[in-house]
Amino acid sequence: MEQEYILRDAKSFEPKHIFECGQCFRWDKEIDESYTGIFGNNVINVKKKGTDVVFKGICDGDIATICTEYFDLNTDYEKIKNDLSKIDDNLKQSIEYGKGIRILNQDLWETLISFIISANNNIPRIKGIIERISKKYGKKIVYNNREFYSFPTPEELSNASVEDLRKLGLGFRDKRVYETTKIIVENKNQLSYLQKEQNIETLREELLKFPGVGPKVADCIMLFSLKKLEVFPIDVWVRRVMNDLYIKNENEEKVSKLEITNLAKEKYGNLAGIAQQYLFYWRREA
DNA sequence: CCCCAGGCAGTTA
DNA sequence: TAACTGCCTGGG
Repeated sequence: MEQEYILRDAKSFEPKHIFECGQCFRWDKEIDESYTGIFGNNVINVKKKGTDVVFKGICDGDIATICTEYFDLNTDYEKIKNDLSKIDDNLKQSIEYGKGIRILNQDLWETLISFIISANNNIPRIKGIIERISKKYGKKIVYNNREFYSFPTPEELSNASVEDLRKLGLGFRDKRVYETTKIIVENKNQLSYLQKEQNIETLREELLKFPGVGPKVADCIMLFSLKKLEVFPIDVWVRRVMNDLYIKNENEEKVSKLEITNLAKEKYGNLAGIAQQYLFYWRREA
């Protein structure tokens, strides 16, 4: 049964900014500039109409509740942007460019696997791999005569062998996804433990134990599915933008990760992760 | 054809 | 602990 929820006079909400700032892989643009995506067992279309946002789709519960949670609608991004804009003109500029960004509340398990797949990979290919995994191991949901596939549960994905994953195009990441899936399936409490743990260093340490999870992937998981807004994932684009704006080293590759981490912490404090999203989106798109 | 793309893991110095 | 290198694959 299709449901609809309209968010009136939405502040800080631009579908393009949200879905193309690098945090998620399962949202696709439609011809009318709206986006359709799947998370959990929900298939939703998001369309900006003037200052309103229209959410439509089939949901595993009440669409308003589900969207409020997933799109983090109770967080005041106007205030966050206002605070961050005061830090410096560089950040202010990037915020104006990506003013509609919001960090989604994504599922921990899906985020864990998705970002293992993201290693040394590009976005179109990451999306393709996740789509094929979901089609083969997830559940089919039909919406508007189109088929969508939920991201497989750990149990569902544990049906895949290393060879199966290789055939789906994971490349050398096949083993990592296989092993991590096995760990989760054999350790039922691991995900809920991670969700409860609030200490960043402890969390990072635990996440790094999964095959395929290094520093960058661990930070993405913490920021995108565990709401740790102070972590500052550093990939090539973030390194680039931080060097261009502040460090200005002629040889960008010489800039150490530690230097960037410290700089981000010093400048952006406990909102560094959100600042990272604005900077990343701005540097990639502009 | 070569090169790279939102890194990780294993090895060496 | 830092530096180095291989890794699947698809697109430019």
